[in-house]
Amino acid sequence: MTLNKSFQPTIRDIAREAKVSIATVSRYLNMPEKVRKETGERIQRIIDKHNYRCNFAAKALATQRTKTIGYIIPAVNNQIYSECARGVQDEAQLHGYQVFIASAEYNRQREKQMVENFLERRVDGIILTVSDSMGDIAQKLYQEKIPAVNLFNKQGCLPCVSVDNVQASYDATEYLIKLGHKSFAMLGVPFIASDRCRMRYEGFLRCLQDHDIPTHPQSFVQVSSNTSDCSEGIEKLMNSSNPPTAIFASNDLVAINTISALRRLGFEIPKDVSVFGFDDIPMAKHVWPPLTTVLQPGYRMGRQATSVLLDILRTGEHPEETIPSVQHDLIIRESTGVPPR
Amino acid sequence: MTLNKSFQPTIRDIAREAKVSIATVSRYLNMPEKVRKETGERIQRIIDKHNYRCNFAAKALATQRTKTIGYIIPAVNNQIYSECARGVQDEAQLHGYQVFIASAEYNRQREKQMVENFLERRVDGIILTVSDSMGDIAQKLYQEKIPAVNLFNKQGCLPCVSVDNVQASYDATEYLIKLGHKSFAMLGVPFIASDRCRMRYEGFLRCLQDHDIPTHPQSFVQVSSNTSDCSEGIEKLMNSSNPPTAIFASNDLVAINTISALRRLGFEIPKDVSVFGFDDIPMAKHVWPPLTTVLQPGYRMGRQATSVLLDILRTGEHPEETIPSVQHDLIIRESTGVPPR
DNA sequence: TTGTATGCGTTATCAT
DNA sequence: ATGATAACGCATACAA
Repeated sequence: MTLNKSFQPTIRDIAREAKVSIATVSRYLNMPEKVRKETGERIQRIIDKHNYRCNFAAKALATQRTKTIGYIIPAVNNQIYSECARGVQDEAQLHGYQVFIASAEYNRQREKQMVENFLERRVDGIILTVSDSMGDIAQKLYQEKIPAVNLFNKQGCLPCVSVDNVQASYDATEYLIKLGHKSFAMLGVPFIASDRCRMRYEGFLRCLQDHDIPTHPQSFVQVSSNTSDCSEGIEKLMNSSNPPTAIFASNDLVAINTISALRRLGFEIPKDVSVFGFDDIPMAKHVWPPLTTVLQPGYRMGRQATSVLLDILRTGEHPEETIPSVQHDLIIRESTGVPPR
Repeated sequence: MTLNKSFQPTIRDIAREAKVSIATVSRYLNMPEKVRKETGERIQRIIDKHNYRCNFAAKALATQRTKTIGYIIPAVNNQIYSECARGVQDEAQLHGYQVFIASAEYNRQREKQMVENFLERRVDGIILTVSDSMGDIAQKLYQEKIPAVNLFNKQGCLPCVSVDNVQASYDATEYLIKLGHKSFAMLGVPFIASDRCRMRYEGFLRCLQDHDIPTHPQSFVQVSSNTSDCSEGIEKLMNSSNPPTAIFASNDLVAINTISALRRLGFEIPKDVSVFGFDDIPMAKHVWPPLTTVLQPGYRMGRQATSVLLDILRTGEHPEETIPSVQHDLIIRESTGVPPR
């Protein structure tokens, strides 16, 4: 069957058939109370009959507003971001906004491209969770006065909703130290792909230093950001002269892959090696052993970031005060324990 | 800082400053070879200088095309759909299309609302993975001649990219039967929320009947579709007069939650109960025990569905022949085994 | 309460 | 190679 034309009636068609002007139809659509009840009913009948739908592009052009917000996430397949996306969607919808979700797959080029795309589409505001450690994107948006907020990590002058990444990592590391561990490693994605990872490494290092635990260059093992695969990295690490008894992973996905890799190499968790994650994605409690991790309340953070953005859209200005950090929590499960003696 | 105005230059501003007509600017933007090189360079300089960006709404209004496709998924937090979304995005981008992803969270009301929203936005085509067991949505799109394809399960007359859900479930069930199981149950979301689940139940039932295994009303246990939580359901099931030794779950998320619930109740997997999943999400191999499941190649399916849709957009007609089912596979891991004696 | 007319930022069809 | 101008579908200020 051919379907090339798909005729869509316009406001003009409706007006003609209802024997009113297009202004009246428009008025009925946007301020029904301003049109006589009887007239409105007549219009509505025609609308239903022809399945009329307002043309978004025309409306956006006329009103100069799209009622749309753009949301850039690092990866669709990481549950922490989908949790968050749910929050964003729910809060946005509550206020009549639509959300355009785009996944950059940890690629800085794509991030820029998607921001550019959002701007062409004239989204009313943008929520950003990007790598972009230099903060170019954030700065550009700020300069061009595009309403935007950061989520999960702050960049430049944008308002930001996130946990204190440094402190959270510090806390996690300290927990491992108190268990008696003396040899550590952190696994994470390249800093250039995730500034969150850099901050978490900072907290990790700072804590070790505060406890006079020597750090060495190999203490950070880089994994590929898109696959989270870390078999080779882990193998090299565990065969080194000073293999760690505790591993801090930059997020749960990395942690889960780390555990799998370790077990393939014959290590038992947590008897031989403890593994600490970050995020507390829904899946964390289902893997084996259940993952000890840092909780970030993704859904709530998504809602809050959206709420902050909508405030900016409403008031036309950035919030006066910086937003306090979101509360993080250590969720202790079974992937961590005392070190082997 | 206030940011209420954010002035965006138009094609007119560029034209004036470049001392050419807006037609020339437009031409340069869309068919650069049709404008003198020197003029083009001058225009480009002005564009860069002012950060000009084409107004999407205006362009869409003038061209009557949005270069956008809408994609409705049942839930963002299920990795099978995010895998798939990646495929859709990649294929779409390859051909200059953008993707609007919307998650309906297993809610029929929201599904309709999001389709309506897509239509207002005049997306060029729609990819649908919806519950809507009656197929209203699919039928409506078909009638209104909106280019659309189904993904994961067929509805109405739309072309569809999916595995053979009935056959795949049949195969999985048969595998369990051959292991020696005699008492079965299936866990799934309400049929009204997922037609895929209904089809999988059909394959499950048909296989049992073919092997003369009695089925009873309790053989289907319904779990809440949004949380996948099934503690109560499992508890009731295992305390019944004829507790199953094998459980077929309608998807991996349900399977993983089922396993957790069973273990909380003291059952060992697969020693006491075997659990079979559906999807083979990336997480399936990391849970404990690693999940036996039916593989659906999500990423490839996403690409294929998009490719089919783009073909329709290009040719203006639905494909002549029905698309052959995508190959499924049984991935045997450790959550299934012989029944206890 | 309703209608008329203008503008929103592009593309596209003519001219030149 | 470039310019003038009419759509595109809606909102809105102003008139009636």
